[in-house]
Amino acid sequence: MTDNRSQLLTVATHLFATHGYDAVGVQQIVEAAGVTKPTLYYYFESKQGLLAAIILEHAELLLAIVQNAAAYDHDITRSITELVTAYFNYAQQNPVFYRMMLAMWFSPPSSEPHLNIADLQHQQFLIIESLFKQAATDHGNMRNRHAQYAATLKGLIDTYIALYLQGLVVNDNPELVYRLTHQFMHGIFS
Amino acid sequence: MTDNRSQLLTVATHLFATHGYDAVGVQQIVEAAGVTKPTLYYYFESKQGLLAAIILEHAELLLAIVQNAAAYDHDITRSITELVTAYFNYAQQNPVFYRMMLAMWFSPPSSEPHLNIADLQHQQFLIIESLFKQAATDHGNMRNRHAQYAATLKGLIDTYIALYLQGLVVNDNPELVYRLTHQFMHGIFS
DNA sequence: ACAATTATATACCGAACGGTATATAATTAG
DNA sequence: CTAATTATATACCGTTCGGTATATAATTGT
Repeated sequence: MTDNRSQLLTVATHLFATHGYDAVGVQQIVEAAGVTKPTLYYYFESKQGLLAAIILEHAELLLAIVQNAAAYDHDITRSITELVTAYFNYAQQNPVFYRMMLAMWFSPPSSEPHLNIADLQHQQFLIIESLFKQAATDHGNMRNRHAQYAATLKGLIDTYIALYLQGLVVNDNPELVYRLTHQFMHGIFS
Repeated sequence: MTDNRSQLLTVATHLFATHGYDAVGVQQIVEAAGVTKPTLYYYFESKQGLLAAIILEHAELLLAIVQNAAAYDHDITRSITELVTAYFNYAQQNPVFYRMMLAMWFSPPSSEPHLNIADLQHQQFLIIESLFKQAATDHGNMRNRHAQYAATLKGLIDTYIALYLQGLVVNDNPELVYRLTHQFMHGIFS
């Protein structure tokens, strides 16, 4: 779609990812989108509403992908491999949004960008944590460390994706997934 | 020191780390510091100059610590352990600055915060890379991967520090260092 | 066809932005 | 003790900020 609403979403995502939410003005967005300010406010009510709409637009797909990949089938290594693969594929297909998401997540805790992305991050965390909770029934030594494992794995994934998005790590996808997965497993079981 | 210059540096660091560089106004800074605007401009010339001064103030010590910890003594595991320990200690002692540094580093590449922190990050990278260059003389399989190893290790360290600063990972320092180090080494030699 | 609704533009608002011209205290040097 | 320098404040600058009152096109339902 190239209607004005979609155009605003696309353009704003790119600008936020490139320059940061605070650094981009509403005027700049509407000019880049070829519309005027009232059009933006007609669809999104506020600058923050536009940001929320961007996030909402991507959240459903991302969470569905993560949810699906994090299904536990009594093979934790396999599950983690699938999860990592899913994240890498998603980041590869949505590099602009993922970059924006990362920047917002690492923004200061009480900043507007961070507060807007916090919920989506938390939902991902819950899904990953649930994977480790299920796995703990097969691996006693993992018990009561769900939160730490989920946070660490998500952190590792985001670290590698950030390196990839910065071009500091090559994109031989399967090998990278293998390395990250086994690196993480080794961190748990050693 | 509690002179106005130091007061401005301290207050601004805290505000930038808490709310983000762009979201904090000059007026807000001087009010929190108990001075007026011309005082800020007298010492730092601009808002960006204030940011540069904050970074410069911390850069010397941080780089000295990293440089010292990254000395290679033909025991790569030991070197990495020391490096990781040094980073963890520094982050523990300068949590506000480290949080600000991370947020700026993860800001969009062409944003003002990112451009201001890029040099300090690059200097850290060079030091760590140099460690791996030296180690490559003892470990042939590491050759020509200095940059990737340095980027990955720095990314891992920052990930764990971010988790620690967010309270998502407990602070049993020595165990965390051991886990991260061996996790990273396993990623290399497997 | 025409009324209602949806979508877009012109022109503007007060407030906050980063930054400064100018004056005056406080300190230091001779 | 005074002259120069350093440090701080009052009051203001032009610009940009996010946001809106109002009017008018375009579309839709009947």
